[in-house]
Amino acid sequence: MENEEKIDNKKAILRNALNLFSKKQYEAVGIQEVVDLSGITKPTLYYHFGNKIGLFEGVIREYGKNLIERLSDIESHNEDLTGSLKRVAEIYFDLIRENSNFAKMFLNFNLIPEDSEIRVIAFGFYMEAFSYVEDIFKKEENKNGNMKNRSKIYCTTFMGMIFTYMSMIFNGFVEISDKLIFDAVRQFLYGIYS
Amino acid sequence: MENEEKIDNKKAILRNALNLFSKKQYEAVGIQEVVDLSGITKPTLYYHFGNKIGLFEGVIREYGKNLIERLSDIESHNEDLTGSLKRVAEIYFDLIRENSNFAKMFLNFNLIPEDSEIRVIAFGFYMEAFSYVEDIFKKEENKNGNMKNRSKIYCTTFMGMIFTYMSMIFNGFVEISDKLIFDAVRQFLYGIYS
DNA sequence: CTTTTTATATACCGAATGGTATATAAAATA
DNA sequence: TATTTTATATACCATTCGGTATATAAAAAG
Repeated sequence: MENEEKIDNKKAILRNALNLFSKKQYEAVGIQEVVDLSGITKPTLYYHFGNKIGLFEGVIREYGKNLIERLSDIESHNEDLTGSLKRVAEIYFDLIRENSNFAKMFLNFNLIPEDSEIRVIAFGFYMEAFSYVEDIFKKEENKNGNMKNRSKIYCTTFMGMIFTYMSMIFNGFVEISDKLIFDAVRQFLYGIYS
Repeated sequence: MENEEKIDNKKAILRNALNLFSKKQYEAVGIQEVVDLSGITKPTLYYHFGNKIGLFEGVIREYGKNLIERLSDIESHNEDLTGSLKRVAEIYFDLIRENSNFAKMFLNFNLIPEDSEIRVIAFGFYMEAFSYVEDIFKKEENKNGNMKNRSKIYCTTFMGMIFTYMSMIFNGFVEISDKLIFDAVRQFLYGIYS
């Protein structure tokens, strides 16, 4: 049981930190808050994570694994552009269902101020997730001449649209559904193919 | 000259506060930083703005006026949907050119955490700006049957796309041009009319 | 059984935080 | 000219910040 307790402490810290990081900006989250919620003391947190940035890094590692795995898996399915983009939309909408706190946190990553301590880590993770979607467009470049060198801008536009839909879901404007995914991808593809 | 100096102090505080608020999150900006940059002391700032929230409010009032005025002016031109939306895009892209710091700050407003002190103020301003665009879609509802009750979702999608383009501009992915405005609006309208 | 490693708490650190009591000097008002 | 208002600074407040030196207790390794 002692072993369980130790693991639980670390997991509890990660869970409460995610909860706070999803509700406030990084700088507004106090270490004391995290340890109070977790029922431990500061040295325990610093033992496990070193410093505040390490805690943030730990949260991303713990809860971001799944997203990266799913995104990196799209390529192997070898679907067409429409199919792959639908899968991307599905993965992000699933993320809201399965871990809405991490989804909220992630949604903030592309707007983290340039001189924030966590900019490199957060933006790094964001760009990694971004890169798998960019790969989808790059693959299409080879097939479709008039998309040449527009992977980045198409990818950003598409992800921007997905993030807009995610915001709408969080604000209660729409509900997640297969139709929503279909609409999102269709709306985007009409825009670029016309 | 003394009178000028007094006015300058207040203006200097606003300018430096905007600069910091555009580069960091609200909680990460220290009052001391603002006063140091402005070459004054804390009581002077507190004399003019009361508290930190008051300073934030002052910045929005000072630099947000222009945006609201322009947006509220669209209605009076009585253009069609395409024309009005182009004007919205134009206003936001102009904002980047004329006051990129405020544009950056504004871009963060829709993602401000729920329990942030400034949530009400920032979100209030955001929704005011939002409402003028929503009005454009509401007017269209009366003319176009299949848009019924979709003003909010269309407006959010359109603004999400505009914000995505703004992010791209800040990230150096694209440059502002008339073509960009045209593309943005066209891409959106293809999506909803098809 | 002893030693080392792991995981925890008590009690503290200096620095920075937002904010203010008080004094003062200049300007506007009477 | 005397008084009030406006705008400023010095010097301080309690609190919180991220982080740590030290002690300790349990578990693992030798």
